Formats: sequence, structure tokens, C-alpha cells
Amino acid sequence: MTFWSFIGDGIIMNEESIASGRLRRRRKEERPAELIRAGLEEFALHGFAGTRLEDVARRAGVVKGTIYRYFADKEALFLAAVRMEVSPVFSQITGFIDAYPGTTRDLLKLIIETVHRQLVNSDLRVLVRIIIAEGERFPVLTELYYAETVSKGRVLLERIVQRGIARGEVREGAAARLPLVLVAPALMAAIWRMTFDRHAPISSEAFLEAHIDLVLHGVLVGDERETGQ
Amino acid sequence: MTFWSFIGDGIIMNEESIASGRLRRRRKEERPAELIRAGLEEFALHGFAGTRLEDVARRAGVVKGTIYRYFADKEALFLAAVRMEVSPVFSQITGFIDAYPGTTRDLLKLIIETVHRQLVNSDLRVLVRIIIAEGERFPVLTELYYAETVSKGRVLLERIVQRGIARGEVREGAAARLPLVLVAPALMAAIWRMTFDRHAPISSEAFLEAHIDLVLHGVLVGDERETGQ
DNA sequence: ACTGTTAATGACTCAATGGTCATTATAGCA
DNA sequence: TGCTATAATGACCATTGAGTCATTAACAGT
Repeated sequence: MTFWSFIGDGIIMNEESIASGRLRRRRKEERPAELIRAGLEEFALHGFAGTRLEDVARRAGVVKGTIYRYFADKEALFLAAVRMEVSPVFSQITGFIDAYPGTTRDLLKLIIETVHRQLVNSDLRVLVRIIIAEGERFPVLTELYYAETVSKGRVLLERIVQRGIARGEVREGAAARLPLVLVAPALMAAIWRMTFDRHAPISSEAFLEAHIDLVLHGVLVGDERETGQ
Repeated sequence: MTFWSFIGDGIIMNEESIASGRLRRRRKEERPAELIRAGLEEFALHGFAGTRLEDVARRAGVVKGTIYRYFADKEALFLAAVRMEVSPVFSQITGFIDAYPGTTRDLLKLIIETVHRQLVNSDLRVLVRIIIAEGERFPVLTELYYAETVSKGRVLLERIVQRGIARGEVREGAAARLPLVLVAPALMAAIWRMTFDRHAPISSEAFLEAHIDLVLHGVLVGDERETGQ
């Protein structure tokens, strides 16, 4: 095995252990995170049922049995994987909104750009696939993801819109009443990259620009609307 | 089995065979469609790998072996199921756009309402889940869906936007250059219903209104923008 | 160095399920 | 009313893969 470690895609194995040539390494601390990482990648690729624990193990550079030292069963690993990737992105930002000095126009641009960077062009993208694919089977999962990420995002958007209305920059209307739709194009971009991009590629920039253009003109009042590009 | 047919959710069985009390019925014509339907539902619920052919069979009111008279294997049934649901919705509509007598405002409203009716509140929704979930594993599938549905939708939206620009009703800009984003909120609505609606319900109407509001103000020129509600 | 603890292994079990096939019942026809 | 072709059955096989566990070996403390 030590020999084949170099080959085989995606195998995690620190240089240390390769250099030392030792077959077994006790890595009590790092192992769980590595297994979770490997699990997330496999789950994203094949879904829960389609993922083989042996593949996860190989990807993490261990043997299947090792997984069971750290996780009770397949489901536990799955939930842990999702839970790890659900990082508390929105925690501190929310408060920062009210103190933001610039216009709502700049604020919206900033937020949309951030969402594209965080959601469309990162590992979070595959998590979106997992949530959609396995949501029905694991309600715990959608609940967790909603509580940890989506609901915070909603609050964030709500703040921005309310602040904008108070400053007379955002037009009241149906869209302002459901600020969630303001990030819909980013969701679409994330999904597109995972599905149709192979057959009909659309650049991230095109999506981002269209998104910003649509939203700024969609919710700002007349004077604030100029795209400026 | 004839007795239990009444119980058990989702079992397809025509009244005829129940009334007659016969256990076996030869139904050469209807069987494939029923199996496909049952398969689609199971696949949407559990994914490709997670679906048991025995469950599909039971849902269709037959026995597992019967499936293999009509389909070579699990994958064949899966592809057939997706292929059936991919209906040529946009075929005739596209030409009709140019001849549309009303304003772009009305046309956009009409289209958005249609998309919500067809995509969010119909069986097509589960297809969206399947495409997203299994797209990576079955490129044939995304290609088919893109060619049959998405690309036609894109053409349709393109026409509307071009017509609007020509009539001086649609503002040129990044959004007009990627009309796809104009239906992003509908995609979000469809996904929402399948994932978070259980934890945080949002009415179809709220999504629809926000969608219309955002898009009309997002791409129409000043004078055409009034929501009028 | 010696030793106890336990991380890691890999061979194993067993249940689940995709797929096969000989047998049986049904519908259409002579 | 039989006869034939074949749709449908259900028992069966083979494989896969989750989960177990006795054994092995790496590390920490002495």
C-alpha cells in the first residue's frame, strides 16, 4: 500500500508518512477531519446510498475499519461531513450591516459578490447538491443547514433591505418582502456549474454581472439605479 | 396480494383488476408507462443508488422480475423515466412570441407565471431534483435535459428580451445579456419547496409575486415598470 | 529499552438487492 | 372450447458493501 499511495487520485497522505515509509501512522487528531473531508467529496459525487465507505477510507489513506473508530456508522459520518462544511459564515456580518457607511447599492454589490465567491466558487457548492439530493431522506440535514446558514442569510438580506427602505434607497414591493429572491441567480449559477456547464458553459463573471444588474435595477429606487459600467 | 392492494401507499392498480380479483393481469401496453412513473417517483425520493427495484415494482403493482421484461436493467429504467418526463414544452411557443400583441410587461408576467405553474407546481419539480442529484453520474441525462428543455427555454427568453429591446421596453444591460437569470427565482422556489418548505414554508404566491416584481423592475425601462398592484 | 494503551488493520459475517430463469396463468385466436 | 404465445411470477443466485472483531503495531510514559 505504501507504494501505491502515490498513485490513485485524491488520496490524502502527508509527506511525512510517505517519506518515512511507514505503513501505519497513528493520527488520532487529524484522522476525523480527513475522513470527513474524504466523505464529503465522495458523498457529493455519488450521493449517500451510492458512496462506498471503502472508497472514503481509501481517499483518506486508511482502511474501512478505521472509519468505525471515529464514527458509529455511515450516517454518522455523513451528518458529520455536512455539519463540518456548514460554517458559520454569517455570524458576525449581520450586525455589521447597520453600521455600513456606504449606499445600499454598494452594499448589495458587495453582498452579491460575496455570495458568488462563497457559494458558487467554493466547496459549499457541492453541499448545495447534497442538501437538494438527500434533503428528503435526512430532514435533520435540511433543518441544520437552514438554521445554520439559510436563516442567517435571510436575516442578513432582510437587514439590508430594511436599511435601504429606511434610507429611501430601496423600493417597497413584493421583492422587498421576500429578499430571498435577491440571491436566486447565485443559486442558479451554482447549480449550473454542477450540471449544464459541461454542455453550455457560462462564465462566473457573466452570471455575477447579470445578477448584480438584475437586482440593483430590481429593488433600488430610480436615482440609485445606475449601473455605472 | 390482491387483498393488500388497497393498503400500501402509492400502489398503482386499476379498479378493473381489483374488481375482477385476479392476481395476474397481462397489460402489455400500460405496464411500461406505469413502471416508468413508479420509477420516477422512487428515484426522485431516494436517488438512483438508493432506489430498490422491488419498491418500484410494488408501487407499480407488479413483482420485481416483471421490470426486466420491459427494461434491460436499473439504469435503463432510470433513463427511460427521466426521458419520459422531459416533455417538449417549449416547442411551439417560441414562434408565438414574435407575434404576441401585448407589451413585454404582460409577456414577461405570462411567462413567469407559466414557469411557476410548470416547474414549481408540477411533477417537473422532482425531475429538477434528479438532474441536480444524478447529473454528475449520468452526463447523458443533463445533456438530454439541456437539449430538450433548458436550451429551448433560453431561446424563448432570448426572444422575449430581444423583442423587448426592439420595442424600446427592455433596458439593455448585463441581465438582458443573460436572460437565464430572469427565471432564477422560479428555480429557487422549486428547490425551496423540496427542501426547506417543511421548516420555513413560503407560499407559492409570495415567490411568484416577488419574482415578477424583481424581474419587471429589473429589466424593463422606466415607463413600463409600474407593478400595478 | 520495556511496557501498556489503543489506533489501525484486514479478514470476516451477513443482510440487502440487482439480476436470472424455470414455471404458471392469461389473453387472443382458431 | 381448446391451443399457443408470452406476460407475469417467485424462488433462486451472485455480488456488493455495511459493519464486526481478533490481531498487530505505533506511540507515550516509565
